[in-house]
Amino acid sequence: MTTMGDVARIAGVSVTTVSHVLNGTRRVNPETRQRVEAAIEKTGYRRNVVARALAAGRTHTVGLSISALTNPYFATLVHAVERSLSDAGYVLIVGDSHDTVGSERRVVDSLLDRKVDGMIVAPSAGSEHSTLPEIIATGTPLVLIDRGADIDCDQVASESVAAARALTAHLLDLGHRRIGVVRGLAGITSTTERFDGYVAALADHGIAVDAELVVDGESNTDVAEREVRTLMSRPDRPSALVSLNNAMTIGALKAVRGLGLSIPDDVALVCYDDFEWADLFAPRLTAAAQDVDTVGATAVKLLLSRIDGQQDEPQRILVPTTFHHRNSCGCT
Amino acid sequence: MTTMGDVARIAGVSVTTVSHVLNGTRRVNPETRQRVEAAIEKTGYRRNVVARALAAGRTHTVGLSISALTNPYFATLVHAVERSLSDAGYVLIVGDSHDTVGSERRVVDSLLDRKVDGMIVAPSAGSEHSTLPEIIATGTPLVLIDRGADIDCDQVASESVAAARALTAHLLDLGHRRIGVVRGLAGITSTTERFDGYVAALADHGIAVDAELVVDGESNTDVAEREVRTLMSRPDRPSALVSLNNAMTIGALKAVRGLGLSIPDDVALVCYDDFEWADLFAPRLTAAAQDVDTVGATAVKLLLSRIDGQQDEPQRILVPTTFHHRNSCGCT
DNA sequence: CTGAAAGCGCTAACAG
DNA sequence: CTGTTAGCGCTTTCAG
Repeated sequence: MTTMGDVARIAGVSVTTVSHVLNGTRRVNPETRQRVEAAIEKTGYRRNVVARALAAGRTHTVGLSISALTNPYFATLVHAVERSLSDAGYVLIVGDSHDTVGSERRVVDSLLDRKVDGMIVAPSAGSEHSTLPEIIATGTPLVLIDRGADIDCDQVASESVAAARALTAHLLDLGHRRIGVVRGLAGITSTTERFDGYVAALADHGIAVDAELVVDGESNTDVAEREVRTLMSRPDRPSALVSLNNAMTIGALKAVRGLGLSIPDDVALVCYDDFEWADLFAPRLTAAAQDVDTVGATAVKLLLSRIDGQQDEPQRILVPTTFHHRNSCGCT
Repeated sequence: MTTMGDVARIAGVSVTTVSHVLNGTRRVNPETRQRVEAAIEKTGYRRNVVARALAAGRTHTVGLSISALTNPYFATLVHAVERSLSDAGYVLIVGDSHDTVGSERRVVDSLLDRKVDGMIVAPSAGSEHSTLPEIIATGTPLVLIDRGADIDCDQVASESVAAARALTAHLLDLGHRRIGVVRGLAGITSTTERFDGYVAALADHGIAVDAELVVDGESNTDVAEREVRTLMSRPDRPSALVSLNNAMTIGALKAVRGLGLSIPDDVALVCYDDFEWADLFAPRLTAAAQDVDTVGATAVKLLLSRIDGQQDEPQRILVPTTFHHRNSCGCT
């Protein structure tokens, strides 16, 4: 493998000069530069980023701990993050935390060992007591994504409360009074905030939450299907449902269909999270869509400025969602 | 930041010993080991994987160049790869090639500079003349995934020909004779093989391919929608359609619906690639599902054994698909 | 069972 | 405008 030393020898200059032409870190005589470039060309030299990282103390690498790569929402998020990062000359290392502190800890440790310059994490339940402080202790810049945590660092997520509230309000406006809700995984802020939105909308209409109407779908398709099936099998079943994430929406849909019920005739449905093909489901889904690209790009922007030494107060950014009015809600 | 030297001093041993207890690379007196472990515990020492990689000449890192992170099929593939890799103590660096040689080259260069121990790539059209040889020239183990290339390295993909052939045959068995096909992005083997399967099925029934019935959807939803719309607007439109990838299926669905046509009454549809929610579309989609997890796990297995020095003939593995018989084909 | 020391390939003072 | 050189933190012979 050719090294900078080889290139230097061939070009008849010092490694310092080679380094500088490679990185553009100081002026070098055009003619000398030519020679160096020729030598690089000739040898097919490639810089060794590992050595560079060790010497410079920066890896130009960012770690991402995400909860479920298979969820299209997160996949899109990874895509957005990767894109912004690569535009800035960084590289992305991803790890899937499966939404458990155990796996999260493993991926975070691995990322930390790798000396990533910064870290983006979608914290799983309980990580503010374990992995998050650990990251902060190392001094590695950190930004939380999708969910928040009661910890001192930048955070970016969607405006969940408002979105869930609007979704629920729409159902109320349509006259529904017994509205079921499928709640996500316990312990993460996206779940609690979305639920808060639901509660707030009911409160706006002077309606108290009926515990019988809230089911825990654990942000999981199968669980949601089972729970919704139970809920919708009751004689006093709700006339409408709000599903609080995409995976659970699939479950709810399956449950309702399995029961031979029709949407929106037997039960109206609105959902948090949109699908690229939401239009093609029968019925077409009324949904609150997150602006994933903005969430991802914002997280990267915040992180990079921390990496560049920004020392301001941590920011908490909320990205607005979009209401897609289709017809699973019962409107035509 | 604490280094191995600090730990060594505190434990009263040499860095050599610390290194060996950390890596389990040679026997060390239990008592000495205790001291070292205590020192590590006390200092909160974390190994510096960058320095380790430089010294050892291995990064324990694998690069993946994928064509479209937002496509659920690829997202699942990334997930499968990440999982297998992390089980083996490796870390995954992902780059999105957007299915163009230009971007692919950028991500591959970056990965190579990073001295990844191996590389998994879903080659975009034309990469056998540019990025693939480049990778091979560096001696970095390489395995191709999802698509093949006429190049000497391990490759793993789905049994596309058989799958597309079965899909088309099903339509023929149902009596269809004018069968349209939506073909994917030109220049990648997954596209040509799937098309070959379509052609083969027709040939089995003594039917020649009618060029008027084949449209290029470029593996893209919008393009497919436009092309299918044109195709289905013809007076002599086909009575059935086979869509050769998931993104194009969405487009085809939109086009057909936009035209006010009904599936399967006005046109039958079968598709390559399944959706987790294929059941929920109206109509339910008859599809050939790829075994993504196996594809991913196999690619990783092949790669790791190359990294470990395996020198056999390159293998080309074809993973079987599953036929999901639902009702967009017209069966009940 | 343990240690000394020579790198791995590069960056960045510092010196000229 | 260019070069010398001391590390960056670790692995790994080689010697004991």
